[in-house]
Amino acid sequence: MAKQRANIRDVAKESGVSLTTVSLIINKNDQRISEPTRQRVLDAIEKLSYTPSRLARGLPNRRANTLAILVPQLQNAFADVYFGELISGIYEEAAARGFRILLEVARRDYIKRREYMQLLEDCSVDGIFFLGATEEHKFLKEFDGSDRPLLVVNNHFSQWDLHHVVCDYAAAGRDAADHLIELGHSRIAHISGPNDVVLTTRELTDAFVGRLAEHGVRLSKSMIVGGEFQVETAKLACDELLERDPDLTAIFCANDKMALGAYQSLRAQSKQPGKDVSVMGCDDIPVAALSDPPMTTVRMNFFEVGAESCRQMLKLIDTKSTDERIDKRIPVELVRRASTAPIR
Amino acid sequence: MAKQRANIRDVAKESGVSLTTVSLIINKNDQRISEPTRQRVLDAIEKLSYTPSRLARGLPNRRANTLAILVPQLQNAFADVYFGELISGIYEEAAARGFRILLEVARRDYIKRREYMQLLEDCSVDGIFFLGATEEHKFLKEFDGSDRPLLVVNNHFSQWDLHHVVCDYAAAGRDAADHLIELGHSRIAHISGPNDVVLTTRELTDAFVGRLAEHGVRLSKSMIVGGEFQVETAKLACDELLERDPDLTAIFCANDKMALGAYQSLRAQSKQPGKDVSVMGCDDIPVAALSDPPMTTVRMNFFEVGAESCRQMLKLIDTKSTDERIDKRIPVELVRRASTAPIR
DNA sequence: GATTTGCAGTAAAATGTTTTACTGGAACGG
DNA sequence: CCGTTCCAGTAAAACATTTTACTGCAAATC
Repeated sequence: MAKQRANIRDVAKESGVSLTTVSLIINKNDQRISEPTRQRVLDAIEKLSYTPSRLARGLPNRRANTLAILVPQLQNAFADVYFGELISGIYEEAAARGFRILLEVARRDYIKRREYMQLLEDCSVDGIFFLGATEEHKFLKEFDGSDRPLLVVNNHFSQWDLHHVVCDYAAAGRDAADHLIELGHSRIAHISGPNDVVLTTRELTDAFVGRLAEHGVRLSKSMIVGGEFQVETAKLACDELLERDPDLTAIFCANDKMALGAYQSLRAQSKQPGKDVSVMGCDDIPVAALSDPPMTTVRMNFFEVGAESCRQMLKLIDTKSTDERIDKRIPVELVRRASTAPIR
Repeated sequence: MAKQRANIRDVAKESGVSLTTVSLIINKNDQRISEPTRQRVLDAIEKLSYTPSRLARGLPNRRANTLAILVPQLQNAFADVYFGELISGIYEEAAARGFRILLEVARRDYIKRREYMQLLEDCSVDGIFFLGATEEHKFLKEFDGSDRPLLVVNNHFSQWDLHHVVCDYAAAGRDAADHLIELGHSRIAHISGPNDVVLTTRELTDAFVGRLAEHGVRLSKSMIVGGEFQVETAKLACDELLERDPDLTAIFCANDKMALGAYQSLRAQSKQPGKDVSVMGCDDIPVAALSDPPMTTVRMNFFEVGAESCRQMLKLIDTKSTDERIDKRIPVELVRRASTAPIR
């Protein structure tokens, strides 16, 4: 019985060249190899069905060619299209560059034992994406100003200076305000996200309220009720808003799920969403287009957020630049459907 | 400026012993090191804050200490508690044994290019879990009878002989039948899963129908309608069943989501689920307990399926045994709630 | 007293790459 | 004809570990 796996040495022997030559050919980036030699080596690789070992490859330059995705808690996290899209975007871009994706779950004791540091220290990983970060994740301050390649995906922080890529939530808030104003609304309400711990949704609210004010429409604090990004809590929030102002004509929700909750609440009071009260969502998740009525919303390209995060991460790793701080905003887009209408 | 990272050589020098000694201490499994030496080395490790490199560690024995989870398509897959639980279970067990988890998405071209093989061949990974496998994934036949550590999680196949861990779907079918019989039902219907491509749900149906027959209740083919494991298709299926037999008294659905669809269908016809018609689900996902009425169902411990899958995988890797085939069934449990009642 | 056993370690080979610095020869300019 | 440049590669060091076979020494056994 011969050896199990062919290695670079076998290829070199088979094709009568040195290890270096084979290595240079595998890594494409060198012009000095002549075409005939190159072909001979390629044939040998084919013949021995040789595949370079990732382990051995990473060793000399301490690169694992692997990135980690850190998610806060698997159970909830994975039951969400949002995370699916972000991960998908990261994955696609990483795969195209030959990087693998490691999955890590930041449970309480994981954080307490600082195991995320382990990832970087033992060379398992060249960089970490953090998804679903909130201001409750205090451990992130460890990375504040650090050159460690940690990148926060679709959130950022005022108190810590971390690499991040986010959707342009401020633009989304402005777009929503412009749209409702254009339709003639002035009795407007807003169901917000968890504004206390997530900066992006705070920006959304601020931009929305600010833009309305620019148009001369004042949104009182009492017409802003916080939700938890879930259908049920949004339904309750909407009930409350309708009690406070039975004659309101438009509601802007911080995500599509919550807009669905608003639909339910309105229907329970025999009001037709899209006719009696205009409802806007945010995100444009797949069900938004399929809902009844089809939902007007602001499209956030989460796949693109993931993909751009990965591109920035790879740039960070390639350049090893320690001074630059990534701070990227992905554009959003208003999607007009049937859940909003001109005021009657 | 000194070196960046301490390596095992630094530790050896610092504590005045050989590399071997340090290595033996790190890997705990050797008794021949005396306590004083051991303590000295441990102190040095602490002092230099040394962490062994995973890359270098894997090299000598060609072990990556990493496992891959292959999922069919991210977008759908991740929007599901089911996958979340399975992954969670795998992760927990893997982490406890110091294994990392790699995430891979089996898109069309990924399969076409046989990239899953790459994973094993380039030593990225010591084994692969496949989640959400169906009989449409023909490429799995490549692993038929193979000693390659591929393990199918919560499904199996009649035509290919692959390692697998599954919930005991036959027992679930029997439990459901027993329960409905015990309540006195005889006009029974069944909304099945995609029986054409998934063996486990076929087993569920067969066991359910078989057990009813043992009790003298015959379920005609027309009272079994296939669903796609989704709320909407199940609603339609239930509409159809009610049309075929307006007087049926019980419906068993192949998962909880579809039982929710049945609730909707019944309500649309002014029938109360749990009163006029008993409805049973399967899985016991979190919403089952919270639904109205709380759902009687068969609990499938998906977390445990994941965890057991991982234990079996690690055993497979440790023993390198090539002849043994893993074929494990995780027990299920009937959960009585308010969606089923004795016949009136 | 010679041999065996056990203890506490060590030396060196092996794992599979990348990368840096070098080499021998041909062509070319002055 | 001499020095330079280019071409097409090569030798050897470096990366950080594990593992196998060994070593010197003391105590125990025959």
